[in-house]
Amino acid sequence: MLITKQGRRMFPFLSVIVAGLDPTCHYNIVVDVILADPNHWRFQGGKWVTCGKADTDVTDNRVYTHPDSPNTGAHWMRQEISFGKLKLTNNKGASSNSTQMIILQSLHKYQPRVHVIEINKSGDEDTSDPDRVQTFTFPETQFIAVTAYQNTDITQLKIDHNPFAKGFRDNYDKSYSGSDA
Amino acid sequence: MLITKQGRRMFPFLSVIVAGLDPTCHYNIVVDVILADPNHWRFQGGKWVTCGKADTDVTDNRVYTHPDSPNTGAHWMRQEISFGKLKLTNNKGASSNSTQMIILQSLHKYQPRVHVIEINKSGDEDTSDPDRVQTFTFPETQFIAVTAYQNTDITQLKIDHNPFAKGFRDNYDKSYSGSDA
DNA sequence: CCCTTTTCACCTAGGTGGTAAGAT
DNA sequence: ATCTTACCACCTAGGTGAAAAGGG
Repeated sequence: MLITKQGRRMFPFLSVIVAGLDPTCHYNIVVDVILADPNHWRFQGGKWVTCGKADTDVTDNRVYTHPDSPNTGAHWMRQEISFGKLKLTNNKGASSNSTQMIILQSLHKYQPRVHVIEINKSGDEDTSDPDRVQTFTFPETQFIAVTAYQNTDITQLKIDHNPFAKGFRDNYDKSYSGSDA
Repeated sequence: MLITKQGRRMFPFLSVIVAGLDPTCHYNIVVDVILADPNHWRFQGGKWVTCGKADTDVTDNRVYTHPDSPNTGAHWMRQEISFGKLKLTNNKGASSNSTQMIILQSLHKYQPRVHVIEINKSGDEDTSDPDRVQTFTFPETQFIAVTAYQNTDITQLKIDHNPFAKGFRDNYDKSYSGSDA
């Protein structure tokens, strides 16, 4: 996954379906991203290989709160919950920024997690009560953070499916927007 | 103010500064728009004149909740609170739409209001307790809703100040984006 | 040498008033 | 006749990977 100073959207983005909530209760749905393994990685000879230990000194662990939060169980269960605007960055100074971005380190492998947090009566998140937070981890969503693409298969997958990368598609017919349109 | 089926942003938009809130308390800040007078209006001979009674049968009174809501007093007092994305519509079927738009009737005069709503312990708005809702009305924000501009002074004011109308400005230099740029 | 940052052309997405056609 | 709607060119705003420049 590409990370930049200004923040880059995760793509493909996380999208989940939830069930079993209390329709009238209020919840926050948040995503965080944790280290998936203790290694530093590099791309060599067309493959990802480990290369020493991960930098574990930076354990920022920022969370991204879904923009619909807080909301009722009925709202969250009504349709898929997508995180299309979640941004990843390597800029540690982004903490001061009001827009929430998740801070990662390049060439480390990560595991996103989705948390469903029931909001208690006082309006705060009661994270001290384990019954009120449920955490879901999907191993298939793991990725390695990079500042420039290493694996051309990944690059092509993004170009093929991300609407903002349409201009890079091989079969894109530029004549529609061409000189004498 | 222009209203359309798909919704048109109010411009210039409402922007307020609040003080005196409890920094740790949670509040919603919402805007509604009420009839400013009991008349139907028309533009005739270069002036707005009354023309019969207002249609009072449609009292939809939708509210627009500021996207930062709910939030703490500290958040709301930190900077100006702007409603730049509030949309006006004449489409009564917009109720089904999930995006909240305020429904108005063309050729009626309106008065926007700003409400500061303290959220009670249960997380709901306690609108039954008058001490927890404060309403602010600024008479200078009154306007007449239209589906096409009648008063050219208003049109020119919008063109001069709305960034999205830049292309209609007399002094706009098209050579920058011209044929051989 | 390897990784990161900056800049760019090119795209998506959507907010403007003008204009002409449509509706009553 | 008067008001509303649909469509348009033109703009703002910002998300893409490529490529070149920067840094240790």
